[in-house]
Amino acid sequence: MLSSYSHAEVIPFMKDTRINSFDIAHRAGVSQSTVSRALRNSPLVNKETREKVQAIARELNYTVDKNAANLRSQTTHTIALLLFEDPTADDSLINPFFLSMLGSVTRAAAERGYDLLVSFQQLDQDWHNEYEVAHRADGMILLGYGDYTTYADKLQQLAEAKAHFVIWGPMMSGQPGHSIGCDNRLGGYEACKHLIASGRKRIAFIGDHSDSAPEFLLRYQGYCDALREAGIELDNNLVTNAANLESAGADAIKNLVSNNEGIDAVFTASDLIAIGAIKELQHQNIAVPEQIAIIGFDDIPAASYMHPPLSTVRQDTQLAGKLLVHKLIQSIEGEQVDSELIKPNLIVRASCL
Amino acid sequence: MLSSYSHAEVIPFMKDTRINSFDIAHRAGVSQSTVSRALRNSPLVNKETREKVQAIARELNYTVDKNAANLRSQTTHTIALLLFEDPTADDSLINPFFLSMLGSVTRAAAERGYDLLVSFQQLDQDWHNEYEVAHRADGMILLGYGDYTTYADKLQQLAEAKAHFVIWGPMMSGQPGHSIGCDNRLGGYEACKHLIASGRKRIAFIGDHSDSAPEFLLRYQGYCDALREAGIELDNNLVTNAANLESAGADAIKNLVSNNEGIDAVFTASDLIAIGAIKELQHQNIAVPEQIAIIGFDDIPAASYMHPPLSTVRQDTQLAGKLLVHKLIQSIEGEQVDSELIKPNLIVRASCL
DNA sequence: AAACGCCATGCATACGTATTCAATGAATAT
DNA sequence: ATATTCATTGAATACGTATGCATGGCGTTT
Repeated sequence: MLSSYSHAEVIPFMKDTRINSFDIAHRAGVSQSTVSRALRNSPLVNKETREKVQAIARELNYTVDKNAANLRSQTTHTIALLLFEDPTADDSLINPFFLSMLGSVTRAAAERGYDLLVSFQQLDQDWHNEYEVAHRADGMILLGYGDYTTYADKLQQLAEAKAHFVIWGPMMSGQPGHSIGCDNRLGGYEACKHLIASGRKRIAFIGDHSDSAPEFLLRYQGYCDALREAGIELDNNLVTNAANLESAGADAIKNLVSNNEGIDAVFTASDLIAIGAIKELQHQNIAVPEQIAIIGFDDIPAASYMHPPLSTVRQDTQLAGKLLVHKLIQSIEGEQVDSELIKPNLIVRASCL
Repeated sequence: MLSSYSHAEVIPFMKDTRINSFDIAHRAGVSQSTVSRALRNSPLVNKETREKVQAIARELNYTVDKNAANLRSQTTHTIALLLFEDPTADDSLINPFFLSMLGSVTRAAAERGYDLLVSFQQLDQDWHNEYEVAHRADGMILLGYGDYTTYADKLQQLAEAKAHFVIWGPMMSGQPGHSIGCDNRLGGYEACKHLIASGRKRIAFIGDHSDSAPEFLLRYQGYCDALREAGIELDNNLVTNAANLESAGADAIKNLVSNNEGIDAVFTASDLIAIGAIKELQHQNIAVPEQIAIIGFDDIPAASYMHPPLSTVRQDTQLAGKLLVHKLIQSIEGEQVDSELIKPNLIVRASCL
């Protein structure tokens, strides 16, 4: 390559283009190769030379060109965070839980020296091609919600293409790839167990406990575990399906209390549902938690602002973000990666006292 | 360059490397140049040829290598979103308002065909070098909060380096660069005007109205405007400084009501402050809105979940995100860019009825 | 028929770096 | 003194694309 300085007569201060490694090399009296190595702290180059080169680079405010470096090394040092929205949500809003996750992923990536590319995605796109093959990113974090069955084959494709990716969500048996997820069943169990321990007897469940919502289904199963353990028989009349919406929660609790006697607690599959339920109960002048105690799931910011503040099961998004990033990088670096479940924490607030 | 196919005898199905534009060229019976042009939909290449090339590329699942393309064209088609956190906030949390903004910026960037790089930043870093010079991004969106004076000289540096950037926040006179911001003064004016129109007479203000918090100062000035217009004299006893925290709001209202008689409304510089104030008032058994009406600012998600739901001034983050992205791209493309103020919307909820 | 212009394409090159390979000198072993 | 290793460096090259320039063919004008 012809550097600016391989034409001997180019005058330095006339340069109008970007400073490159040849310029540094010239200033340092070494070759471009040495500059490249020195800046990456390679032990191949003598310590003194290394420091001299680094000093000059700093002085000239030189920064390695990412595109060139990436092209040459066939890597990107970038992670793509692909978000899939809950299709039922308002187009203009992002699920608050995702946002919290996004924050922690951003931090974790930065700590590991990776750039983070954020994008909303549709299911019909070819992520592997668009990101990895196109050399935009070395790997992907998939942050979806709910109905994983709709993209099971998508994951299969990714795995076959040897894509590097990590999924946030429940681990499904036979699902390709690696997941990091909250132990939803344990969370449901602990919430329900707490309600039982505080003396509640007739505990309802609101949420989508069908196969198409594995996360919610697991929370439901945890609820069942706790009841069984306490010797309380499961009453199917107290179990109501509901979408992950405030309004669905309100409708569900309305039906529950009008069709059943003596309900004294509710465990809901999400905070959104719980909030809807609380509002409806207050509307009906049923006291929360005195008459009916409520525990939600997720610990979205609004939970603590509710009146009464909503007890809930918190997913540790800090840890989740870290794990997602670390495991993805492991996978990119060719190491063996295992899926992992994160322990949830029950946050007791006024809604279940 | 030596393509795989310039060595005549390489057998196609033995290739193990990435498919490149030479491969497509070979398959299409054209040159690599034509492939490059065809894929970018250049009118220079005949329509039939173009479609043929595109079809083959699609069939072979070929994607242009972003690094190579970027290196050659000296561009990135990427925008960096740099977040500066409120230093008073818990390290693990992100300001919910930022998150909403992040969502809309992400969308807007995608619509314009730009990738989005997200990062938290410290003030002591050289963003221009790290992002633009390093060819990670073509420009930056700065999303800060509050104390802009601390980085005024930073902006000056950026401007001198001819960096491309757009700032979210108040327009300060003499400030370099372009800002998109909410018309904070108008928002404060409308909030206060609404309180007056509903018959409130003694209206307090809580928030940092010092020079170091220009956004809040402007909201305060709007409050003053409305009072003046209504012929109500400004009572400095009703104006209290407070940081942008729930606890500060609680402390402030406590002092206000214990030191003053007959306060019947409060306009706060942010929702967080308002929420703290409401909680404190309820704690003191002062009815909101019957005895004291409250209006906040920002419309964070929790505002609508409060009890009573909090009236507030909403900043249109959808529009803001779009404008930030559009203006930044304009600037990148060398066009003239003007700063712009966004009209806020008063959201009337139960807290000020 | 000659001259000209336009359309479509190909050739050659440069973007800026990381890395392989070879070369140098010094130090050590024989 | 010669052979061998080691430490350090430089020369050359490839990563995959976009684009300036040159070319060839064809239609239009004079």
